[in-house]
Amino acid sequence: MSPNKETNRRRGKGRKKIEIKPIQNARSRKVCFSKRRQGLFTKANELCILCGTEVAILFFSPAGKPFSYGHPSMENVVTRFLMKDGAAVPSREIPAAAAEDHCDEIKSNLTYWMDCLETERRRRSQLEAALKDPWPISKPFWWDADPSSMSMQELIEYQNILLQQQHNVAQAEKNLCFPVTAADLEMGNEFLDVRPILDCIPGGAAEFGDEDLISLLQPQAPMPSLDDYLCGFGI
Amino acid sequence: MSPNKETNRRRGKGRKKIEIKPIQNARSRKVCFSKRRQGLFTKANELCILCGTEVAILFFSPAGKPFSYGHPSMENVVTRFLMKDGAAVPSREIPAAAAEDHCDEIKSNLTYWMDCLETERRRRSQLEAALKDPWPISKPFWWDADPSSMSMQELIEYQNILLQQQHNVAQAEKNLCFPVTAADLEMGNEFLDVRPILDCIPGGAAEFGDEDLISLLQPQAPMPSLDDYLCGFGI
DNA sequence: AACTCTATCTTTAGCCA
DNA sequence: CTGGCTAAAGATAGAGT
Repeated sequence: MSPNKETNRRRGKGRKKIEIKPIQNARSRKVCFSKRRQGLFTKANELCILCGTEVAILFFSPAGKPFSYGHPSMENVVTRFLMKDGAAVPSREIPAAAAEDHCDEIKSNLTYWMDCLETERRRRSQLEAALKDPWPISKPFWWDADPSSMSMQELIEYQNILLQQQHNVAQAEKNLCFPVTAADLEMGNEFLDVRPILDCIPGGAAEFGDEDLISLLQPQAPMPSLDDYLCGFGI
Repeated sequence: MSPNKETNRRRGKGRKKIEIKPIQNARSRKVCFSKRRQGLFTKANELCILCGTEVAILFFSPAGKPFSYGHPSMENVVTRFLMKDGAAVPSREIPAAAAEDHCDEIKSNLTYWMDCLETERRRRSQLEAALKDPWPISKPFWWDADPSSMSMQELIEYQNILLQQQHNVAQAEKNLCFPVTAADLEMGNEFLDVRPILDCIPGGAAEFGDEDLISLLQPQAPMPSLDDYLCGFGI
């Protein structure tokens, strides 16, 4: 009840400083673990790439689930590390069970990479959807470009694109059943009367009640003034 | 000597963004390694304390020097990792060569997943670049939408968007130093004379030779005809 | 459990001693 | 290599989806 829109506007209050001490709240602890696990992997990965370091990280979640990261492989690093003690390992002495476990260990090394992959795939499909969106009105658009900060070449290209765009707009409008007319503009109409448009639609307005029409008559975006509309075209 | 107080006041220019790629400069790499090693340990320690996680980190510096962090102890974590049935594995029996053979298949799986990841990442950056392109003139755009197949509500919204778009075009053009004039259009000019634009730019055309100008005069996109240009506006 | 959003808090690149 | 400094980049707490 009473869905407050203001509440929806200002949600988080920003990061707070925390003491480094055991988190008591179970839910908070899990969320923190999730975020920091990701952060730790990321840091390790960056260290690998930046400095050509061989890194292995192993840990268990509070719930006992194993996680690992290894570059070039966890096993490589661990082995190299343990060999340093001089305890070279005769392979014959490895019990079959241990070898199987080892396989499991390497499998768990997959967790990091498969996490990454899953994230990438999710993001990719989002991006693809965004690109296919026929009305990407919410996306940053080229008209947001700031001509005053353009190089000369960009300025010229921008002029050309503007003309092309105006052309496209004109074409699109010509395709409408009921295009905006000069009369509409001169009347300063702030919204279009949809009834003539309704007539263009198979089935007509039969299925729309008055309330529907009223709500549909509200423009979704602020309309430009007639002045603004004509002023820029140099006509 | 020459103790410059200004120099002393503003020494660094702040952190700069870097690409995550191998650092070529040896000194920079070492410094980076030092700092990030510390950071990685700190993060691991915080994770331990905050979430009660058992963590082990092993790695080698680019120079081959080994580093490790372990809580409650490195060996504890590694051992726990290497055993599944609860049987403690003495460190000298850590699987090495033999286990490697048994796990080749799994490893190649890892390679497969990492390949997938790389592919996804490449595709993602392409998509992101496409989305960020300020002038995505080559992308499928909302004006490609087909009004004849729209619902009534979509049609109305589309009309509004068209008007908004025309408004945006006009605004953008007004901001240009040298907007397209009606004279340009009536002359059927296929490209703009950039020299007046050049005059608007600080420094003027001094740095551009004739050849530069000629190449700049070529429009990047086909221009609409005057008819097309005026026809759709209902004016 | 993962993702979003925002306001912080934290890390660290580049310089220097 | 360690440590200081500054300011920007990056990580993330807290709350909502």
